[in-house]
Amino acid sequence: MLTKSSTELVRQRNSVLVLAALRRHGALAHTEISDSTKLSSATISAITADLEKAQIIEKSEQQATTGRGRPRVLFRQRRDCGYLVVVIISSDGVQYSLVDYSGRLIDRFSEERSHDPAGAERFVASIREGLSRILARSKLPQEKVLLISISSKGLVHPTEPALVWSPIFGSKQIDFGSVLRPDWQAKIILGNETQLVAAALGAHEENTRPAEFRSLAALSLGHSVGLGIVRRTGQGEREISAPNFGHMLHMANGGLCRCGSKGCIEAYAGFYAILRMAFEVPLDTIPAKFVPVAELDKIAAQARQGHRMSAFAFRQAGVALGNGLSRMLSLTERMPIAITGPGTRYYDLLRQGVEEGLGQAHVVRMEGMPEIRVVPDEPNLVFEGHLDRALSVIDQDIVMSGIQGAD
Amino acid sequence: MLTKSSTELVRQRNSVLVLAALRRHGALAHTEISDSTKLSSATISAITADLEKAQIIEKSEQQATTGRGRPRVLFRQRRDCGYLVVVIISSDGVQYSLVDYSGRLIDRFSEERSHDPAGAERFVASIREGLSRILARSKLPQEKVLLISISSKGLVHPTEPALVWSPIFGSKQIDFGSVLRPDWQAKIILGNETQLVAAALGAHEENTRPAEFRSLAALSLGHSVGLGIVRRTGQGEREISAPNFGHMLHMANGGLCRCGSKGCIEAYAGFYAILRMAFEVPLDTIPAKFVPVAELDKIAAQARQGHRMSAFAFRQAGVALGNGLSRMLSLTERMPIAITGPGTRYYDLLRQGVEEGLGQAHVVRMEGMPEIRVVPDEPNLVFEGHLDRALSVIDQDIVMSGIQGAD
DNA sequence: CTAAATTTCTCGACTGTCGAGAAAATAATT
DNA sequence: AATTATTTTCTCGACAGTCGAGAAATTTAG
Repeated sequence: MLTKSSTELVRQRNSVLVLAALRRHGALAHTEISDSTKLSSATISAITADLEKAQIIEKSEQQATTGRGRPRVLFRQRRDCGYLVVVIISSDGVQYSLVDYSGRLIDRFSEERSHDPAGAERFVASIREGLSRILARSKLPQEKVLLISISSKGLVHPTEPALVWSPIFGSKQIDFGSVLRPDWQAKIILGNETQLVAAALGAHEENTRPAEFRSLAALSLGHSVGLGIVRRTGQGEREISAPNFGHMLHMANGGLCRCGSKGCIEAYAGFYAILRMAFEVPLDTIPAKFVPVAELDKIAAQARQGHRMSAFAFRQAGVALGNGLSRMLSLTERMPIAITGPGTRYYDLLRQGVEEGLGQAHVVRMEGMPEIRVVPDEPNLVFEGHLDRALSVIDQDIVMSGIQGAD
Repeated sequence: MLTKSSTELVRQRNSVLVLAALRRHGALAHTEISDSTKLSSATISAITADLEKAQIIEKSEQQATTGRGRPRVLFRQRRDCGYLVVVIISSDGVQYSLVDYSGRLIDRFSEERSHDPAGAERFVASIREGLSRILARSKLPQEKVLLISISSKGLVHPTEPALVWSPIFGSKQIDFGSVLRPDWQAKIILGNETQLVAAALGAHEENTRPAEFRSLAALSLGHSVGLGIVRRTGQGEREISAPNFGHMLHMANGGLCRCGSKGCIEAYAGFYAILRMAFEVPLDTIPAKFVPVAELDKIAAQARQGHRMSAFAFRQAGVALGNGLSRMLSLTERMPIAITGPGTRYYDLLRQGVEEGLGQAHVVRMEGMPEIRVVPDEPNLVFEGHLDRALSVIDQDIVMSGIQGAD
């Protein structure tokens, strides 16, 4: 059921457009905003006047006097308009970042994380503390924090900020919304880590070649395996999703996975699975909780020196990934695949298997191999993805909430 | 990149809303449209006046005098506003239907279809003839046909009306757009058959329980295996997609499929595959082009009487379907699955395998079995799906093209 | 024949976008 | 120093659209 349109909605959408242009290009002059959004100069005047009165944007002081004519006056976001807290949960710690409305990092610290799988309550308590701490350090009033953007590996709920399944806590559901809402009036959003990598790569694609970009998948290789998909919708927005790729069935009755099921992709392509295969441990062995990267580096070195079983382990992992990707491509459309995460350092060993696994599917035989890029610096992409998503949510919310001028 | 909004766009969207209400509920009075769309009475007056002037809707003559007060005047679509041709390509023939703007069937006939796989050119020629014929029979001027909506099994191009892969013609691409555009000024759209089944079921769901409906998958079982997915987008529209499910990889290096690849789902769950398995023919045997349903009925009867290999063949087919569905669910979200097509008559034999196949995946163990419904009357659903999709496309196009009053 | 009820239509207020041109502010030129 | 060209920003009136309120229309009930 579509919902009705009104003139006020038009203003909202166009205001978001103006804010998005400012996000993409930095400080812009009146005429530049007009060019970028295709809105008329008069409309830009009206919208910027509103946004300025509401203290969301401000006129920039320094006007780089360019040639003759009346000098431009640049608009930019007011940094103090609101703040964003980014919480990145990784396997060995939690990183808290405070970011202002313009996207500038203000404060950041990390905390160790206990690996006690039973400590879900303690874990969320530590997150609450971490959030209080970053707020206290900033000396900002709490209501200035407009959004808390959390990411983790695992399966996130499609609508609520809740972790449905995670590598550490399993099916013990963690609902950040209900935990944080008593303390915080900020909106809380949760994203899968690889989903945010996809968001960042998608934003980048759309900036560099806006005409071509349709969709893209990010595949993160590490202790666990994650997939994020970003695609452009009919309305021109980017939609990101985080399938349960690591635990998609690779092979019925296959190797035992950390999740308790058999035959998941991760049970062949996760770090622990490669280790298990290389050491010829039976596939129904309960997997190691955690594998030091050094361990895997050693196996990789052996594989590169011709050790059969080590090379085979990587190859099998590649096949599992390739098969899984082929299934993803069967269900969606042809799209480039960006491989990221610590596992990229073994991509030389995985590649052949990936291509073999992809090549076994009808789609790939028909449409050809998808473009595969290796993009190693995952942590940066995760943070960029947070910013991309969170700041546009903030822009939306600010505009939706109705713009009132301050006295 | 989002595009700017304007007041004219508001009118367009709201006009579409009015036409959609008329589609859903039939002839409606001024006040009823207002209730249904939440638009104010004044706006309804303005929009209906425009649409009436443009000869798209008309005031209905018969006013069912209900109680006292000024009698209602009902609006309805003008049947002669435009026409739609529905072309349903099935394995044994092509059905042509002429439908008026209100969705009423005016004329219909079917033609036999040659099974010559080399005859792609002859086939498209026969479609051109069929279209000419249905137009000639109607004695309508050609420009009154606003849309030609074609459906087939196989893989359709995401944006163009072109068949990328089909069971009969394989990878020989058939571009209906380039073939028909010289003759017809009508817009041409192509849909996968199961995609349209999903569209019809989705429309039905949204009519019966509009609040709950999020997404739904239709699985069509027959000589080939098709999947259609319908889901509601953020804007409240329904989006339909047709993945290449039948040729998604079920098992690496598995049975030989009609498509030439190995291990496709269809190579286990297509009719020919069940036959092959039941007769213990080697799995690398080149599959039969066509299996009479009577043949499969015989095997089903044997299976029901306890014949081991026949029962096993159906079970294996079920497992392939279940595994595939579990993979689909891993990549999307939990959704009900409607099973349709001639294969539904064997669902008693398939069920156990389907559930076994589904149960092997982590998603299903975590979220539970998806709801599975058996919906046998596929042909009706396909036609309904055509109407649902095509008429709303026509409504869109009419409104977009700018509404001018007739002299 | 009048009053009540119900629906449709119309008017003025409001919000929004747009094009054109005025106003502002600087650099180049005389 | 004054003038002119140039460029940008701002403002005004026209136009498109929605909405609420109430007028007009038209039927039934009493």
